[in-house]
Amino acid sequence: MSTLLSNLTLTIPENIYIKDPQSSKLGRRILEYSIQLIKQEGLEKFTFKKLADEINSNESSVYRYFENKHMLMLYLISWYWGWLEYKLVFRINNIEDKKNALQRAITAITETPRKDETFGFINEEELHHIIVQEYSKAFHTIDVDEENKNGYFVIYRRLVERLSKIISAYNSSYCYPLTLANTIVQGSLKQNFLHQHFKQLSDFKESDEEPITQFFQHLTFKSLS
Amino acid sequence: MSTLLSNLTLTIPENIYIKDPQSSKLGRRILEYSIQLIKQEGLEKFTFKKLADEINSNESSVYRYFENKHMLMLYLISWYWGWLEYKLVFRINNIEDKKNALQRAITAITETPRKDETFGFINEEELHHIIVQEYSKAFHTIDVDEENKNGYFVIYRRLVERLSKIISAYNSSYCYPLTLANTIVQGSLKQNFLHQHFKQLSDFKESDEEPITQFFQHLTFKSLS
DNA sequence: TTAAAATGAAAGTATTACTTTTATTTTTGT
DNA sequence: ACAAAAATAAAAGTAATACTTTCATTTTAA
Repeated sequence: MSTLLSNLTLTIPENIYIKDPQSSKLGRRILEYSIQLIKQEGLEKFTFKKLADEINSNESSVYRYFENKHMLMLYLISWYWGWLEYKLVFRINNIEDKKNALQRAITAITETPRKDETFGFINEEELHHIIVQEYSKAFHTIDVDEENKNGYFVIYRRLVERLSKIISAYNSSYCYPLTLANTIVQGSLKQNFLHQHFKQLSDFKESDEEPITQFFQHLTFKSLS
Repeated sequence: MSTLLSNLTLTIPENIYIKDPQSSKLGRRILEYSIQLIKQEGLEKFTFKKLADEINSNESSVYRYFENKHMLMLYLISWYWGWLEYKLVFRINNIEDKKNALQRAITAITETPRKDETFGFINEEELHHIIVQEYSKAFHTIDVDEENKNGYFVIYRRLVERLSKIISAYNSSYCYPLTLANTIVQGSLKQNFLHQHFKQLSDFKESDEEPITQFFQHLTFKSLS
């Protein structure tokens, strides 16, 4: 997968950034190392100053790409949803059987990313890690409604709509395709978090393979039966 | 319900606060008005300075109750889970039928709080609102593991464990009682948020009554069938 | 090769998230 | 009712953050 994808770039809504970080070397370093640093420090303790020091650049240069760290986070989140959307489309391409397509869709969205899935210069495994930890902070702001109007969440919306259509294709009489799609996408992130930090509240054993995927497969197909 | 409950106080883990806010008039004002202010300003723009001004008190006095706004938020969140736990226990008390008990449990947890459910001086409707908007910020910190060790999330854990036992009582062969319980508790908050801010991604009509409860009833009973 | 664009260095500002000190008020025990 | 203790208020101080600005230097592209 990696060789094929290394020539592709995901399109991120333009108003999220000031200058396209994919268009320059410095921009790409900002993306690459921001993921590392956010993972290390957590979003609240992450600053553009620290990032600039890390990449031997300057605070003011980072500010020429993103208005602030919230916008950078929205960029990374959009990238993540875009990547999931790509995986989803790629995996169900040419699959006629609706049940099989839905199974593959759920797997694409809920599985744990592997090291070798690198799409360009982004480390998807690390990105998944920071999305699990931090994504809801970027969603749950006082300005969601305005930011939604600005189109900052279009990729997320497209992903959920796509998944809901696959659900409806399998069972057209189901009343909650969008709600279930949201539950799968966001719920799998939440379960990742719980599995990492609240082991007491997990049903999974160490030996289970992709238990979160299994749970959402079971949940979905039971709901649609 | 309100008259009965006005004599009860919820017990919040001691190390969350410096001085028990339920023990003094100022403390109770801090709780009451912090909910209002967080709702109005959002958690990031909420400060102890603003809160102190609002209640005609002083910044330094607020700091004698809580170490910082994160701890205050953990207090409010614990209160919310404690209140849900209380509702849950109260509603299924004396109900023998396992299916009926589970139905009631899901309703207690996922329904929209009403104005008249006031437990003491806390406005539960407003509290629910800020929990929907802000709760994940208090969970998703770099220090979760330590805070979990400190017992800051015991009430949440107790709530989820209780619900998972009700699930298992109804169907003892189900493999994911804890995962499903987490999905119901946290998923219903997420769906509230989506319903408020991402109408495009909602299946519900304005005329639907408690659609989120209906969704989780359907999801749960299908999963357990 | 020269003008334009991008980047870097350094200093500046307003706000935040506290802390400290000291004064005043309230509560409590006798 | 009164003294001692506890709680609260006022005010000033500090370190860090989240930027912004200005100007110098480097890189890139016609």
